[in-house]
Amino acid sequence: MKAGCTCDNCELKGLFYENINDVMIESICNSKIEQEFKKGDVIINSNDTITEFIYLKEGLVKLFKIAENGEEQIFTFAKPFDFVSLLSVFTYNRHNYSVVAIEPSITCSIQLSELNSLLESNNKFAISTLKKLSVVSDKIIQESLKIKQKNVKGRVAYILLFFSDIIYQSKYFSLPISRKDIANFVGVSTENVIRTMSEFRKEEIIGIFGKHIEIIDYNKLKKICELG
Amino acid sequence: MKAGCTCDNCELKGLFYENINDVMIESICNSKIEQEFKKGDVIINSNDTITEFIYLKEGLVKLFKIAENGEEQIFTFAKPFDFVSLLSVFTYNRHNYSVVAIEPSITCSIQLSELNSLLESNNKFAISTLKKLSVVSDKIIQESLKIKQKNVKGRVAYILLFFSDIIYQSKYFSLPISRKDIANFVGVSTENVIRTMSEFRKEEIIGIFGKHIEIIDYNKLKKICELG
DNA sequence: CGCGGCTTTGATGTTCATCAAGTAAAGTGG
DNA sequence: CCACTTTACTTGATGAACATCAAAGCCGCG
Repeated sequence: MKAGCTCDNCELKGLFYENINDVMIESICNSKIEQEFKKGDVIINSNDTITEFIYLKEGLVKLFKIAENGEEQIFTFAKPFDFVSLLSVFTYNRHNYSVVAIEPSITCSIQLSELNSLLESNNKFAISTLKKLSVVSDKIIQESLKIKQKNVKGRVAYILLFFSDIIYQSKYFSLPISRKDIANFVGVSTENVIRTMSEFRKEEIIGIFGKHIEIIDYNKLKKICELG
Repeated sequence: MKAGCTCDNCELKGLFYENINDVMIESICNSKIEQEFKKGDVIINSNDTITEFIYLKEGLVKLFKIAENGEEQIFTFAKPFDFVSLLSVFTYNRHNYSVVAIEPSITCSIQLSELNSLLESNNKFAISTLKKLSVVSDKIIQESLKIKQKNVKGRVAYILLFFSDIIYQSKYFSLPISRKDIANFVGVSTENVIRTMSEFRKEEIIGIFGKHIEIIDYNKLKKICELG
């Protein structure tokens, strides 16, 4: 193990690097750049020139495009070890969406040239990247279809369960995004997100303490999500 | 040029095969299977084991998933030279969506094993596949966001313009799908798709003759699509 | 030729966005 | 650190957009 190189401890090694040999890992390790972001910081700006390949080491981010009317359109969230720039690095030479931290985050990035030489010299790596991209895309499409078929209650229940089950794995958590962001993501007006959450509170399905949410009746919420 | 091998005339060569040398092309050429499908025929059944890589040589197909309630959810259409199985070949070993011909179609497919050996032996091919997948996924996500922000009129206008501009490149065309399919794709009730189309007819924006559609006032339809 | 699915129109009611108005919270500059 | 501004949150009232229900004609297919 080389001094100063923390890649050996990095969980990513097992995921992304499974097809890369030690020499390559060391090369990446020496050239990689870690960067910290505060909540709200912009990590990627849509239309920026792509110069590096970025993955999320810690934190939580939202990915969104800007509609013609200038409004954000969140299409997914990414958690640690998701490849934040995966969906755009292989398209053109500019990012086609923005990424903003919604929790304190740390990214790790390697130069695009390095990624390309990796891809060109290591087919297994290219294939595993192909698989990863495929799974990520499918998840986004699948999720958007799921949400599309639900009514407002179902959608709000869905996002609450998303944060509880997938992101925080806890029935008590702090919402990392505003009601407006939720509304935007699930395709509902802000007021109706709030109203629906208030209803859930009155029916003692959830507890609301500002940004802090407690899921009281998990099964009921799940049922609303599935039937809605 | 080998007798019986039609790949030399295939436009795909320039797209998909740009990074494959002649020896490989001949190998593919000899093992490829062309298949014809009538309108309505199932090309891929969701959950089927993936055994081959399929692209569309001629025709038009719809790609959809099945919701929990058993309803189709169309998420995109594919035209010639789109890679119909692209979104699922690299995920698991089963297709995660269905593909049905909505016009007489011809597919060309190569064995999955052949695709894999191509990917493993030719990095440039792998990288260009990566790019293709990336663009396809982005297009689907982008389109779903676009539709999501529109009202019923805008959505119906959108799908009409989609067929006119992108698929048929003609102001007069025959709708390849039912009103129900349109409704399903743009996320609106069937009745409201019909009603909206009738309105467009009354306002002399379009002409309706059963499945045959004529776009009379293109600019107005475009405006409805953009503003809606 | 008759059945089932597709299409069409009308009537009805519900869901949901929008408007309005007020409170709370969070950021900003002196 | 406080006044100030802005942004987020909340609730109620209203109406419009849209889904749903119903009924009838149409088309294609076995």
